[in-house]
Amino acid sequence: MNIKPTIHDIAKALGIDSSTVSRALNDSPRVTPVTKAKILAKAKELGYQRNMLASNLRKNETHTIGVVVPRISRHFFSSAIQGIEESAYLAGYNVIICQSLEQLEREKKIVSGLVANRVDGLLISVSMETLNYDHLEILKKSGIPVIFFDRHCAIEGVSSVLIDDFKGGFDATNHLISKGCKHIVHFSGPQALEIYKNRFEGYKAALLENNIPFNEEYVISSRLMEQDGYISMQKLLAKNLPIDAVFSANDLSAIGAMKHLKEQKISIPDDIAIVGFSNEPVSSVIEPSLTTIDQSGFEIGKVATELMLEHIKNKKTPKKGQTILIETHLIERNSSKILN
Amino acid sequence: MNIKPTIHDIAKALGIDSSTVSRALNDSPRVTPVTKAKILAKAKELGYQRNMLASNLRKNETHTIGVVVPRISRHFFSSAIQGIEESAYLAGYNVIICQSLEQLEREKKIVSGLVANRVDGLLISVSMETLNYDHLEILKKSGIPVIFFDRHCAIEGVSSVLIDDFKGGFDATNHLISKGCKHIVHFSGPQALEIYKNRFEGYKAALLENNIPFNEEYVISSRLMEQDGYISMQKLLAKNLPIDAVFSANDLSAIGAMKHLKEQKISIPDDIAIVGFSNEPVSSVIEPSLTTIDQSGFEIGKVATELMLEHIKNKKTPKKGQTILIETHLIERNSSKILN
DNA sequence: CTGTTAGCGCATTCAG
DNA sequence: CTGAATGCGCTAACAG
Repeated sequence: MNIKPTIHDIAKALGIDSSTVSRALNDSPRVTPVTKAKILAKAKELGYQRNMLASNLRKNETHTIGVVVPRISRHFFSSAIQGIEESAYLAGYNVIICQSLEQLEREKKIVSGLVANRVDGLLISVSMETLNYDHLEILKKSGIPVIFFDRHCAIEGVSSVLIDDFKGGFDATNHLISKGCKHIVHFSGPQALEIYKNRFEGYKAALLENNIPFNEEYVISSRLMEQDGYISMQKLLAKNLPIDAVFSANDLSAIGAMKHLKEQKISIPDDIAIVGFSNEPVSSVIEPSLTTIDQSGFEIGKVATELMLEHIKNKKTPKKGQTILIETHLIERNSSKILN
Repeated sequence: MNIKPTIHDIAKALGIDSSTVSRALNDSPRVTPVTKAKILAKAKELGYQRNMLASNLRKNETHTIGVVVPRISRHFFSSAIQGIEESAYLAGYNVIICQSLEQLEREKKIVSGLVANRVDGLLISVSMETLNYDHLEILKKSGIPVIFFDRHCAIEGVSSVLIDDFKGGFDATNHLISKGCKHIVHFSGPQALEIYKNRFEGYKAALLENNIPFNEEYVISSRLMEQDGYISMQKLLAKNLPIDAVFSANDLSAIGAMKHLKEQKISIPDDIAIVGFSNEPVSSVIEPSLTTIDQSGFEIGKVATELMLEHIKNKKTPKKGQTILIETHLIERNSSKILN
């Protein structure tokens, strides 16, 4: 049998009308329990399975949310997807996951494909190539609600759910200060990118609040690769400045810095405490003494999805665009060892 | 505008029939180039986008392949997905990725959802809970081709694309032998699982071929956690047997073993060479000296998809079930150091 | 409570 | 080459 039964097949077999079958299958109260039971039995017997294409076409809604991320394999995004799926499934929605692989061309195709398949909403974390976003701007006309998460575009009226990098940087610095550190280095990334700018601002704000003078010499900008952290630490030590701790804008460069300290036989836990924004759980495996700032992808996914579900519900009275910030979470490792 | 234009809208605007529009949009040769151009222009002007729900319903095919994996975040599966997407997109197919999270209940829902959405084929790597597979057996009736990859079920007529664990174990052992090792330990997993059994058989076969006597004392079975590798190595050293190398059935326990060796100040590269089946690229970061056996997820994805596309094409004359084995790939790290 | 009718948007006969 | 008519499978008015 490769012919799939339809509601008509089961209606015919029972000598009733297909509309009654449809109602029964949708558990409408307007069908006698008796006939409903008969219909369900027959449906099971024939191995009936609703054709969602037809159903969705008719109802003009798919109960499906399209999700576009740069890469599913990145820890942050796979946990975000986890959060998205959890919220979506609870609300009876399906999820279609797509990855742009950081390519604008792919992203365009994916978005247009999702629209063609009439997803009810679109959650997207744009690719790094997405500097021009006409393909997303167009969506406003299509009436499909869009929400950005983690990486966003400045489109009027579209909401974003983002990591609170400022607070993350603030908390990290504050944490080190509370441990007694005063001379805190900051490894920063390209200031053109908001995330790095915000983390840097958080760092400065925490120093200010604790009456610790800001010293430019303690800030080192780089591309934050492991190699960069290694070299930065090398340069720092050469300067012979007092250093109590390092707050790195990501984990890779923090790991690089630790590597260099180890090679120089400088005891990390006792002399220098390091905190890094973490991208992968790996970092804590590689460096068990690294305290990390988790970007709670799960939560960002949940929040974005719940916001999306509201948008879908109130489609007629669309909400204004808003920005929701998700707090990061500081995870202390081997904390007892840090600065004793 | 949240009203999406249809072929009728563009037909009306041009004073022609919607069927002509449909043909033009499908690039049918039975439309004058002039009208075709007009239609395409109008389509673009109105921001027309084909409703795939309607199109798919009508054509009774979705050009979409459903993919079910336990977890997208696991390296092996995300690379498999990469391979699947590459092959699928080249052939003009879309892919819907779903994760069962190793839960049978979720897997059942996902499969039935994909079928309801009329995917043209199903690529699945079953969950660990999938011991009963009625929900997959049923698919044979639905006429939707199914192919297992990496993890399979014994269903008559359904093809599988699997890792060649026997050859992987054989190659790993052979590699160590070729480096001059004679006393080779094997960390194995539960023999109830085919993968571990096959890797073990490969190990034995390689010994046999090289006239090295098999010694049961060199085989240690465990659940292959990092902790297990650590303890196994501890026990082994206590036995005071000669050991040249270790072939571990996964990377975790290999890492555990290395850890213990390091703690005991036993030089790994020179004294004991270790090879482990790798699950994550992480392992080579944690232990740069670990030689790993890569399970080439990308290739398994590609091969499974290409087989699937053939199945879809020849739907009327279905192929018999077959099993395709994908070779693993040995990746030497710091190889110059191993056994000098 | 059930049947009749209509149509979602598209692709494909069959006529012209 | 184009138009008219039909139906994919389902749901939702509207009647009864």
